[in-house]
Amino acid sequence: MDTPDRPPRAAATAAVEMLRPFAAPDWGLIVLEVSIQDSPVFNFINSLSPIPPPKPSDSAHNVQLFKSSDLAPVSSIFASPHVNPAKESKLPIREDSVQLSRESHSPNSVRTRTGATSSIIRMIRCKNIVSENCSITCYLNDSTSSKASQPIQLCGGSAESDTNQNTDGKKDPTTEQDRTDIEFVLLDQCGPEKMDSSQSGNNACENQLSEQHKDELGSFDGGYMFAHQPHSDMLRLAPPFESETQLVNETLQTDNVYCETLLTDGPSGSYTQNSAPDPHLYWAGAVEGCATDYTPQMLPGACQSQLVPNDQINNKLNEPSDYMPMDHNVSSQNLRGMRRRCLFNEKSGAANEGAKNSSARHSTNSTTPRRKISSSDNNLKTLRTPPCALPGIGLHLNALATVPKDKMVPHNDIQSSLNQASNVPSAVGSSPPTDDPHTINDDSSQTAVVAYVGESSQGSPKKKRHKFDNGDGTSCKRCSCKKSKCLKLYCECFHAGVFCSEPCSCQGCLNMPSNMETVLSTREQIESRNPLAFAPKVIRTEPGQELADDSNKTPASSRHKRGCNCKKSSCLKKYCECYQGGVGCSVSCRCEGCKNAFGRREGVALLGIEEAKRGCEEKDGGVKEETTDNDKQLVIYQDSINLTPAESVLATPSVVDYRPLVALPPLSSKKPRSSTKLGGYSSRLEGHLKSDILLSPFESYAEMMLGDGTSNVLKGESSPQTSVKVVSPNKKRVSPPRIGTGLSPICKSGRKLILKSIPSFPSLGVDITNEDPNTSSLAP
DNA sequence: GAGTTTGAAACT
DNA sequence: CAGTTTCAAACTC
Repeated sequence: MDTPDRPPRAAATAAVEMLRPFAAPDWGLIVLEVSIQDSPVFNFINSLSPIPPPKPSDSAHNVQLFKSSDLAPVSSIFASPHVNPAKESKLPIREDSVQLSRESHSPNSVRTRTGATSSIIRMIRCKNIVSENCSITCYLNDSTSSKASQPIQLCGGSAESDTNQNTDGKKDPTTEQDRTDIEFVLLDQCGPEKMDSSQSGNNACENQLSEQHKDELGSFDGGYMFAHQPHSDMLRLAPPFESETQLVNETLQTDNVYCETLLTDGPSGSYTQNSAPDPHLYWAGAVEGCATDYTPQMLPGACQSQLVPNDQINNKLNEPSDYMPMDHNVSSQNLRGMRRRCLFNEKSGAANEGAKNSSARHSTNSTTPRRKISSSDNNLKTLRTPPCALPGIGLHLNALATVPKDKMVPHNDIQSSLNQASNVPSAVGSSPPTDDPHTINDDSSQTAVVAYVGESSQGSPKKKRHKFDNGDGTSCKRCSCKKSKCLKLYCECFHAGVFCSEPCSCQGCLNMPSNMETVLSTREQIESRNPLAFAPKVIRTEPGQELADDSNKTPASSRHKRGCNCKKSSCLKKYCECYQGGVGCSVSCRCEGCKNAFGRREGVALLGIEEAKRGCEEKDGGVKEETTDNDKQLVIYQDSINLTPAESVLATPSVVDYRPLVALPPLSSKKPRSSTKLGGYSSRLEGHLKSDILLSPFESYAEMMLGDGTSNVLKGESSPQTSVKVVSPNKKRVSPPRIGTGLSPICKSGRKLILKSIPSFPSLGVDITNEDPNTSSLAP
């Protein structure tokens, strides 16, 4: 055992004994001891009456499942060398904890935990993601006591409450009365039986995840962990994914499958929720709320009484103290994260069953000793998760939030669709760099999600177009940096706020989860120099529009953040950021010979004389076009006039937006189009947005990086984008979303999300749209 | 795929 | 702040 310094206590011992039947002879129960000893639950255990031995059937079952031979090396789980010890100490910081009702998390979820106490989940922002990686569930059900089940989740197992069991009517007769169960859900290792095809899919997914996140454990900050409700019977370290199915023993098999990958995959926590799953995001926190979105049914049952082979555990525990904090909190957090991860895997994994390489991957991972993450870039890169591995779950979640209710499909459907998406690299995950790297496209993310959802429900294939663009701007940009180490704005990934991943061809990359601190510090540095450095180069306003379809869309009103400085490209090539972003040049541009198809700078009637002069010069090339453009611009201009002062300001940082809406050239073909990026100013902003809606780690990340004060600027109250007028393709003005609209909750949230997400210019007005109660509630 | 062009980012 | 250098994407072949 690795916890020599902590002599096992009686309770712990009892628990261990209870679990022993499930474990292979050589397995250690260290996990239990480690996790429980100092936890409040420990006291419960002590006070509890003797624990009845596990059911024979279960034990037998488990034993079979968990043959040590079948177990994949789990050492990797805790092995992350990248864990930052310093961060670990920070763990359970309950700052700004957010309480989320379960309902809020999963409005659609069929099942919600009935336990009154359990209904509220407190999300704690913690600096160390490691904590989230694993969850251990320990249920202390004492029927005799008035208390409902007192589950302690040590591992992402099923957290069943008595009520749930009753509901299912699948209670184990033996346990119904006088039930004093301690269900320790430890890292589950699936036995051979469980290794069915579906499982393989999961495994594959898990493997991917593990690889991706091995690095990340230590690096991610801003994760959230659930704290246990002060008055709650339940100490919930893991997100509440209770599903009826989980409760049932029958589900164990499936559950086992579900959890199985956890061990194999390793520590990387399931960044189940939105961004978390996406290795590329800096803000990797998992959002509990998101997790809840998954329907219980969909979720694999909890892994009950699943033990992790000792060696595996030992391996994890044996990890250098730096990486493997023995702290109870830490361990529990880790476990929790794992659980979440399982959840995630479960989802994606199920979908991924047929995924290519899944089997191969799984086998490889399980059979081969865990790869240590080496400092070398190459190794790191190999470990990087392909973007496709975790197709932007966050996005999905986000999308879900934003998707109008009418478009919402049952969780099953959604999940399947999501899974589908995950399966299709092109769809979300592994995609080539976003079409528009410079625009932050929250919408796109939404789009992606929506598309999936829609796909299932509506059959719209649209999303698959942008292979590597998940649309939210969070996908890997596939940079190829050589000297910047991906820590400068030169690096698109860095600029976009995402970690480099496999698709990248960068050298000496430091933009990885393992270097989170470096990345953050660098970002801060850059931001200190230029607050808008990470702002999207192009600010786009209307997210929703573009979701529909690219082809007819005129570019949403958007504007280049700073204006280009093109000289030779005439703003007709992607060298021009304006052009690249699918927006016309504005007054703020200093380009020479602007011929931007999206709108020339000189076209602006309002331009100063100098501009006019320059325009004359430029006209040589195409007076004709200009005229056309001007007309168009005029139209737009009028629209902008209608804007409120604030809106106007927001709409055109540079003054007035003259962009010709109609003329947009080949925009449709251009990337930006498909996804409407709300244009947060920066990735941070984006993060805020997401965080607001989903409670994603983004928030924490943003806070982390910027500090509340700093972030506030961007958070800002109003986002120009929001105020920015969106012109529909038809030139119809799109009215900005209003607070209190009659939209369905989801719709609202989506809208709100967008609005909120819209980062405001530092000095710009107030956020018009943040009204959604739900959103607000979610927002920390 | 290698080399060139380009303009932003970084540096001084 | 302006000029220069560095950098990586975009582009060309």
